[in-house]
Amino acid sequence: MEAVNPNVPWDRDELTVGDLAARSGVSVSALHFYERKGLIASRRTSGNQRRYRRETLRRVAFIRVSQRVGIPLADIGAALDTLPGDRTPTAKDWRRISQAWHDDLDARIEQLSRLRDHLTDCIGCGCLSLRRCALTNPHDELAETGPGPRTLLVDGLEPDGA
Amino acid sequence: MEAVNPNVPWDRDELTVGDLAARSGVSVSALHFYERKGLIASRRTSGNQRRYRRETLRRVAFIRVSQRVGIPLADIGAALDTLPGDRTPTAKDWRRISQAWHDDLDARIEQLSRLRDHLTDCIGCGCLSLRRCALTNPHDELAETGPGPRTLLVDGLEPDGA
DNA sequence: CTTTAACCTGGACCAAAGTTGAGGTCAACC
DNA sequence: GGTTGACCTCAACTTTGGTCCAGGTTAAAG
Repeated sequence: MEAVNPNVPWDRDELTVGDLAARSGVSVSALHFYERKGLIASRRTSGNQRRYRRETLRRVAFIRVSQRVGIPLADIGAALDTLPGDRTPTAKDWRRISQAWHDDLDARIEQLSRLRDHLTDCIGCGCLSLRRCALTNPHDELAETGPGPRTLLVDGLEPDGA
Repeated sequence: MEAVNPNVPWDRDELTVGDLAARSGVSVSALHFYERKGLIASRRTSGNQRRYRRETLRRVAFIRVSQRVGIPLADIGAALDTLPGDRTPTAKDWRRISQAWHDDLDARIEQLSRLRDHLTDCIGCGCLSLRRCALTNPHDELAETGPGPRTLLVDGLEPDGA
């Protein structure tokens, strides 16, 4: 009862990339991609094939849930980096790092609610007087990253231009 | 008092691309981009320069607010296409097309709230038992577009795998 | 009439989050 | 021991929302 699967010499609690893909619902190419980005790690067999610890399944699940929440991969990776490297993460570890997402979600829900509530005032009324408009005030950091627009809505619009 | 600015022969309620950029807070390159995408339109002078109707200011403001809400440009364009082409859109027109964003925001706020409330159950507890997890159920359409992952979180994860 | 600022086009480039394909190897089954 | 399916790497391509640059033209002011 203590023997692992006798078909394989190396420790068989490991998963191939195909196994991990099947069990996590993430494509093989995405797993390769996550590995290149340092979000997951693997051992290599003598034949250069990847073998993942079962623990990786939980990491991948965390990645997907985090993406669902709207967190970019880079941030997810940073969070994963705070997990202990010397031991298998515990429930407490996962609770800690997911707490940040909870707070993030709170903030974004609040932001969207504000936006929704002012939408009627601003576009809804047809005036779009952005100088006075609540939507004008950049309360958020949504569009700060990347090569996007440098300015959000700034003033300069007429009280009733156009 | 009825004369327009005598310096210019053509109707001077028009804006140059620089005017529009300054007044909307959107860069010239972005305005060119919007025009290529059909979100805004311009007349050309004899010297091939763009001239925008003042009404365009309101369109651009609508575009920016919509992006703030999180709507992709293609959808914004589709909404703008429903505006009347034969007359200047009225307050009622703007109210109508912004109503869709309001509903969209409602839906997304609801979705994020669900996600937040289940986050603690799922990651927070450390189990990540995605087969039973509320996060597993694809209630949304967030990740349906583009060359992204074909599958969200699907079942196949162990009750307590890894 | 000249100068200068603003305009024009086209193409290259950025990031994110992967996918797709070519060309080649590995492993497991019969 | 051969076939088949899974695996490997590397590079190119995708989408969205733009920016930046080169090389050339226009418009307005002096």
